[in-house]
Amino acid sequence: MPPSSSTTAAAAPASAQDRVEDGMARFQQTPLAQEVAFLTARARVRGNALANELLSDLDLKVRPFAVLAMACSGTNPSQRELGDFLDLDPSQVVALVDRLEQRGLLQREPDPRDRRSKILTATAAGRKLHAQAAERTHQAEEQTLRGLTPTERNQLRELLIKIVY
Amino acid sequence: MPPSSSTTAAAAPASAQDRVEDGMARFQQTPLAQEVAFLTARARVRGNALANELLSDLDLKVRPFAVLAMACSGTNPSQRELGDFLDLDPSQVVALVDRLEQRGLLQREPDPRDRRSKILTATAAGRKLHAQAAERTHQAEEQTLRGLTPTERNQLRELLIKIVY
DNA sequence: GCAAATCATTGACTTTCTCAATATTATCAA
DNA sequence: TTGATAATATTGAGAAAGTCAATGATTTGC
Repeated sequence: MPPSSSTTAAAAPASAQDRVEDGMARFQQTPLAQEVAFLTARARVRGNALANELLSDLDLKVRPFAVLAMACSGTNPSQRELGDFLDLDPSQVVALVDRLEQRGLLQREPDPRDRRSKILTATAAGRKLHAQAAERTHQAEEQTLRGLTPTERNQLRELLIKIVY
Repeated sequence: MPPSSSTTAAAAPASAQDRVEDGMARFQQTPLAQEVAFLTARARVRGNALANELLSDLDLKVRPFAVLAMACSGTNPSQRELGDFLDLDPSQVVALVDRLEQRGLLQREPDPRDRRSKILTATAAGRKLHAQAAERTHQAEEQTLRGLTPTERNQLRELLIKIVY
């Protein structure tokens, strides 16, 4: 209903999806475009691109950032737990952890409970970089949610949590 | 803040993320896990996997399905428009369209307005397969949203539309 | 103690993504 | 009109991401 407008009142009819850059409005009414599967896929692509851009000067992308964030979370995840939670194949986890470990951002520590498993903890450098990176991802979050009120943002978060866990 | 609640007050401390299968609950309270960027990524992975599974007996995945759906939508998209809307590189579009065209599911037709561009339209076979596939994706949608009331489903859809367009 | 399962790791392989180059056609300004 | 610039689909190369099977070390359950 409320097209941001406030600018000059255009003669043309203005609908809700009028702030679209192109003439793609007609695709938005298609059944496909109404599926939340489609919408989440789109949100993820856009959000990822934006976050990667904001993280680029830290030499991080969102994947490694997520790994680092878990290592910084105080939850002391094992590699398998991290992979499960982040939907990553074990082999992807070792590659990601390898690189972050080489950069001195985290460590593999033996699990005293289970010597097969390795627990990830961030180094001081890792925590420091994570703090900076978290600012960037917060900016990205802010920007993708800029069209929503605080209440709506909480609603969206809660609804996503319900379908995802 | 406001957990949907309003339901019966359970004796045991039951939070929103209590129906989790594993012992990953501790990760869900981490800052990362509260970002909608993270939640949409997760939703997309899970939704994709489920939809691909349900589509497998039609020899379709969600990507080709999305292309077919657009060709069936009556909007007559050009390849570039389709790529823009689906966040696909032009080269990915030609590969996807090639395969669907070889299977006789859609056609490239010259755009009378612009002879550089090619407009995608579904064949009869394409529309038929799409109808079957749409049932499957609808099932997948139903299943991923099974924890939400109809009202909540609409809310989620509307909120996603706001952040995505 | 033994068989089966689990964890991290490696390697091979496929799929997806990203980019640059190109031929054809449109657009726009001089 | 002509000539420069941009846009469309296409090809191909290379990087990144995802999938899968096999293995050594260890744990679990019988």
